[in-house]
This record gives sequence, structure tokens and C-alpha cells, in this order.
Amino acid sequence: MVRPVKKKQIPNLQEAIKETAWKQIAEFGTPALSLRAIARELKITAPAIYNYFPDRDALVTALIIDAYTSFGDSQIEARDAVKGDNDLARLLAIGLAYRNWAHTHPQRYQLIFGTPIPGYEAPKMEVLPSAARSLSALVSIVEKLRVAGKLKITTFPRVKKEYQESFEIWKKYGGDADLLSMSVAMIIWSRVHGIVSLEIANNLPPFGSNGDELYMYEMNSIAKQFFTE
Amino acid sequence: MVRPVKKKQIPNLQEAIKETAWKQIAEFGTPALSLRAIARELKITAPAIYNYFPDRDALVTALIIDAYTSFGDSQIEARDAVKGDNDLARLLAIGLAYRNWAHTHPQRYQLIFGTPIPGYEAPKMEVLPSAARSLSALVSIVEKLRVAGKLKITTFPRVKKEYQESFEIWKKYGGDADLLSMSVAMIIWSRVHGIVSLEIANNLPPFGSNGDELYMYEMNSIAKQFFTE
DNA sequence: CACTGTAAATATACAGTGTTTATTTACTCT
DNA sequence: AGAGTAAATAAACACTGTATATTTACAGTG
Repeated sequence: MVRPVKKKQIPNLQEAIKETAWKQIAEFGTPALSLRAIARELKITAPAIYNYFPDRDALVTALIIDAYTSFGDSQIEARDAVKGDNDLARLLAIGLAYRNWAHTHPQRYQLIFGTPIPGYEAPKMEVLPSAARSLSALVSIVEKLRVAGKLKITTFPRVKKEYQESFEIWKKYGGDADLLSMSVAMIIWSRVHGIVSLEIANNLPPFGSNGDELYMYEMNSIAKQFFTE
Repeated sequence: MVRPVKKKQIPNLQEAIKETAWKQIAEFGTPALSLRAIARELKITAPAIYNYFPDRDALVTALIIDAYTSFGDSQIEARDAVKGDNDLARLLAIGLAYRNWAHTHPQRYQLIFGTPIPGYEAPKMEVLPSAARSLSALVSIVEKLRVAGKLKITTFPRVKKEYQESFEIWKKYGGDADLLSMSVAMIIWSRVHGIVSLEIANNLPPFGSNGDELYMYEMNSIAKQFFTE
């Protein structure tokens, strides 16, 4: 047997490969990702995968983009779930959703923000649209608060000139916003990421009865330092 | 030829293996670490390594402990280089040394705090002594400031009961300190790690002409929020 | 000095990986 | 009906970590 008839083939093999990849990542961890193992489970041969992804890194890139999209969805949902005009409540909702998503999908989180794949480096330009979108919820709220005059700070270290250009690309996919807002969003992100990444790597003991009090403390610090009311 | 005479052997092969490992990590990145490649460079066979490390993970663990030690050295040096009794200056010195070490040895930083080795998970109990020591400089200064009455805050989320025990072990290697001081040290650590890990993974554009102004901003925020004077 | 036991290296082999090449087949279009 | 194309397989290559058996260099002892 060389090639099964279409009826016995898996429809939408491209999607099936990604699904199987996620399944195996969830079960055996990100670094155990193996093309041959995926092929085995799908009952195809390994080189068949090359019809859908030029190499393993391309598959990883596709997974990362999917992860960013899922992550971004949860951020945007959290923002839009808050009714009324309390944008500080929205900021908090986004922050909680961030940690929640990371704890629900620790492997995906590490896939995006860590470097768990041997020799893999993400191709910036391919990933950027979904990456920018995933942080757009945070940026949009900081920007709204700034426009409403609720941003406490007015000056901030500026990004190096040669990088301001990449901010422009960022805006294209992450939504327009003032440079100040984007910078504040980034420092908020760095704080949130600091806690979450240490938690996920098991380097932080859980503070509070549910392990989330340290995080709430930090959410509060952020609100107090950067915003009024 | 089966076994070279001693004169032609490499003295202290255990150290030589680690050195070669670091060399290759620096050159080709952490995930490319390969026992066979190390053996090739040392002109021995791969199984010979097993006389010194039971498996690849044991070698990685040894590397991690060395990295923690080097990192801890730089932290302690930075603390002790500040003369006089200005402990806030010491805190800043430690913070700057943190970022500096990470940028000088990005692969070591990722080796310690990321998860760049396929399938590897650090054995907590083996690594803890050097890990605890590496943060002891920060803890000691926070504790000094607390004793001097310069700690602004007096309450903080408490660590889950079942984890307070691990804090006790921590004290054994990281120096005695109040639980409050250790908790404050941890949140400071999480903020610093947040920025540095994003910087190293190339996920943050450089703020300021030298790329360090965002970090200075954060150092300032920490000092202002947690300490007086 | 000869002998023996041990420790450290090699040689070989196994199962796994990503990837390349050539080949075969199923399906589509003219 | 026949030709062309796309998608799969088969086989092979160069790697990887690791286990086993074997060989050898050296240290210690009678």
C-alpha cells in the first residue's frame, strides 16, 4: 500500500497535524514535540508532514501563532466582558485573564514566551500580527485611560529611535495608541509576565491561600502607581 | 587504540566536560547541547562521559549549579562593593548587577530560569542551595532595611502554609531573614526578572539610548514603593 | 617483580530524531 | 482515454542519548 484512497484519508490534514501536536505537547511537554510521533499517531509517514509544513520550525511557528491567537482572544473577551465605563475594572479583568490563561495552558505560555524548542527561533515578522493583537487589549485600555486623563505619569523613557519604526508596525496589528500608552503597557506586561513566568516554572511559592494574592497585590500596585481614581 | 596512556589523557575530565559544554552553549545556544559533540571536541567517545555524569540531565544540573554560583557571586560582589551604610545604594547595585550578569550570560540565564533543555526538569533539592545563595544578597539587604525601619509596608500576602517549610530550607542556604523581607525580595525579583527575561528573549524593545532606562525606571519604582528615604 | 582487581576508556549496537530523495499512486483535467 | 499533477510512501542519511560488553592502564599486594 502506497497511498490510501481519499475516503480513508484524514480530511484537513494540516489542522489534524496541529491538533495532534497540541495533544502531544499537553501530554509530554513542549520539548518532546516530534514529527515522527505525530505521524505515528495519525498513521501516516513522517515525510508526509512536509507537504503541509516545510520543516519542523514552520510547524512550531504555526503553533505559536495559534497560541497567540487563543491568548489574544481571551484577553479581548475579558476586556469586553466588563460592562459600563469602569476602565480600571477592565484593566483588572485583563490582568486576571492573563494569569488565568497562562495557568490553564502553561505549555502554550512557555511556547510563546520561553524558548523550549531546541534551536528554534521565532520568525518575528510572521508572528508579529498575532503577537501584537494579543497585547492590544491591554494597550487599548491604557490608551483609553490616558485619553480620559487618568494616566498619572506624563513622561517615560523613550524607545530607541531605530525601534520606533517597529512600533509603527505594531500599531498596524495591535491598534493605534500613543507611544506613552504603549510604553506603560509594556512595563505592566513585564511585571505581570515576571510573576506568571516564575509561577509556571515553579520558581515562586504560592502566596495566599489560593496562590493568587501576590498577583492581586501586584495588580493593585500597578493601578496605584500608574493611574488615578 | 582503546585507551590512551594517562599522560595523553585530559586531566580533570569532569571539569573539561563542563567547560566544553559551556563553550558549545555559548556558541550554538543552550538547546544544541550534545554529549556526542562534547566528546568529539575532547577527542573521547561519548560513553566516556558517563563515567563522570550518570546521564545528560546530570550534566545539565551540574551546569545549572555552576551558573547559579557564578550569578550569586556577582550579586554578592555587587552588594559588598558599596562602601558605607547606604543600603538603598546597595539595593540598586544588586539590581544593576542582576541585569548585567543576565546580559553578559544570556544562555546561562535562560538555563537557570527558562526551560531550554528538551525534557529536562531541575531536581529542586540539588539545585536549591546554590539557588538560594544567589538571591541571598537581595534578601539580606531587604532584611537590613526592614530592621532599620525603612520598609514602608508592614503587611504582605503570606505564603501558603505547606510552603513555609520550604522557606525554612531556603533560610539555611540563603541566610536568615524575616518572612516579610523574603516576600518583598521575591516580588522585587519577579519585577526584575520580568524585564530581563523579556529583554533576553528579544520581546522588549530597548528603552532609552542605552536600553537601560526602563530598567532604571523600574528600580526607582521599587525603591519608592517599598522603602523610605 | 609478577599478579590481580578495579576503574576508565573504547567498540558496538539500539532506538529514536529531522530531513532528503526517488518512487508510486490517486485524482483531475483536457 | 490519456496526460499531468499532487500527495503519499519507501528507503536512506546523519544525527542524537544511552546500554552493554570488552579492552586496557594503572594501583596495590604477595
